[in-house]
Amino acid sequence: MPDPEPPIRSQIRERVRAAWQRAEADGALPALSAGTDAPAVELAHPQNTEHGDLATNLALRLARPLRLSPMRIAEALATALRAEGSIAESGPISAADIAAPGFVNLRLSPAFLERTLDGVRSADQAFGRVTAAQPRNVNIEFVSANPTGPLTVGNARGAFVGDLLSRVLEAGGQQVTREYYFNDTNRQIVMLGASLVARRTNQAIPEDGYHGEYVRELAQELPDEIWSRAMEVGAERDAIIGAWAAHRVRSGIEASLEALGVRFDVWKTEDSLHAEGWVQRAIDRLRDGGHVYEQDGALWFRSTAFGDDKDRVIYRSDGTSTYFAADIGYVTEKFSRGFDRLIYVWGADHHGTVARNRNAAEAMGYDREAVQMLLIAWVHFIRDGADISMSKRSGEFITLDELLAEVGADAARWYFASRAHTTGIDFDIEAAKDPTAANPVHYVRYAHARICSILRKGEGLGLRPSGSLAGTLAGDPAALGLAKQVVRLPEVVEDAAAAGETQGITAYATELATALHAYYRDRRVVDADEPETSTARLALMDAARVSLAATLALLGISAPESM
RNA sequence: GCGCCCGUAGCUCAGUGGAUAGAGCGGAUGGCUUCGGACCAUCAGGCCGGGGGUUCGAAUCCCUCCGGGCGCGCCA
Repeated sequence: MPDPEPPIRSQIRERVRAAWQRAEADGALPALSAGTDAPAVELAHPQNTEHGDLATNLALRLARPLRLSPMRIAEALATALRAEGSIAESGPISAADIAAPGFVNLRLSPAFLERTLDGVRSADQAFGRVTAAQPRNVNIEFVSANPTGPLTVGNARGAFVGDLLSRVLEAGGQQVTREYYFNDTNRQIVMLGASLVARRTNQAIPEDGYHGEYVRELAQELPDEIWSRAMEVGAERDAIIGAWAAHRVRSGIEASLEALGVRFDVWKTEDSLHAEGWVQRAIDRLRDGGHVYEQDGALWFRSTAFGDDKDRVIYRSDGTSTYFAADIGYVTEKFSRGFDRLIYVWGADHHGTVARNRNAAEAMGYDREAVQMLLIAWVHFIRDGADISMSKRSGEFITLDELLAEVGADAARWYFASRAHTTGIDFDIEAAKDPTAANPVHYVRYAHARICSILRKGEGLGLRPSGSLAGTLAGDPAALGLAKQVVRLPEVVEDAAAAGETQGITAYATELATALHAYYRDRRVVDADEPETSTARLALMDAARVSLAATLALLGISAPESM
């Protein structure tokens, strides 16, 4: 696949940069004095349309180092843009205005937009993908819920955020591996086994055992042969039954994620990290560096040497390993696979473990900046104004499957994609399941369906989108307005990938849908008496369809052809 | 007490150095002989938690206070 065309913003940025250089070469602007960092050329979409399609504050940024007034610099930049040929009928810019206190406001030329839209249509499903300035091989680990019970609504946000982030990074040109980590060796599994045994024998479930209805079901499904074997060995009874149950639970978790449209490339178990020697190798490595010591019979990592509050136990005094032991083995294992960036999507309650993990990575010689933890803030699931509590152990919770059955994957995806992961949010179940266009996700999906309907209408009259939009936008503000929204997707993706956030994409999707509806209001697309106009407008519809479909695909949300 | 995150319209949330702070919902008003009215348009609604500072320019950066969440274990 050829490299995608760079976002329009990047193309214009190069023009501005070239104009700046020309202004310097022509003597219109002095050169920056040695040792002064050149300011970046920033381009923004002004909110006020009178300020053009793209605006740069470069003159304002240059005023101080050049000791010139911003307006004078802006004037020189505009003149240089003209001299460069960037402002011309065939150039990308049709006009450059300067405005106080020193902005240069640029307007995109219709011919440039027409060419870009033709490119959008031929890119089709690849539209919106961009090339990364620094391509990375990224490992992103998320969900990683222990196999002690079904996924709950509490796991929903992490699942969607991890999936959405993966999609966005991929579209942004990164190579992404999605990974799920099962803690399958610790005492929670034993507790799960003990809970099953209690259910099976009608005893009281241990206080810190698992009380959910699913435990009763698992106890009933437990094969007699497993039961008999576990009873024979006695001491290992709970562990054996727990292991069986964890295996069953894991299958359910995988099925739930599948239903969400969340897929993983690698499923890793804690057990394998020990068995394959990764934990031991990591500890050896730390020991070689003098980063571990023994005290009170336990093995400690000297985390305080890297700024942590206290040192951290790797092996307890009873010889058992902590989760942290597996964590450091896992870091080693991940880096051994060639990743140069590790992302962990964790619940906010894990924030206390961030420092030790990054510290250990640094101690083992890795770049701590390559190890990033995303802490996902809590979600309050609200129904009729009441908070729905969730606790896997108490057994009072809504499963992820139940949430999905009620509100649907599309609506749930949108809900999480449109909110920053650092912010605690209220998830109103009644609002999310609203099937009408009052729900933004359906408003956008409807726009796509509407376009498809119009295309079908044209098809029925023998009118098909023309091959090129050349010469059809100039003088049509309605078409230009829609076109400018359609072509923005690549830069929206670029920003989202750089920030590791998805809110910008849902915001863009809404704006694009609004632009489509506005165009629909102002222009009749299909008119049997005006075939030439119709085919041109159908071509614009086709470009809008591509952009809407690509945006929704990026979010993992369906784009129906009819609703 | 210490650390991290958060505080923006009635509600749910965007915006993290630029021009008059935005969207959706909710509220008010208006628009269908017309390609899908699941739509569109207009209006009302903000000392951006308070105060101080940095800057030509602050919701955004720094300090401080207030309020909320989460953490501070040889638990996970």
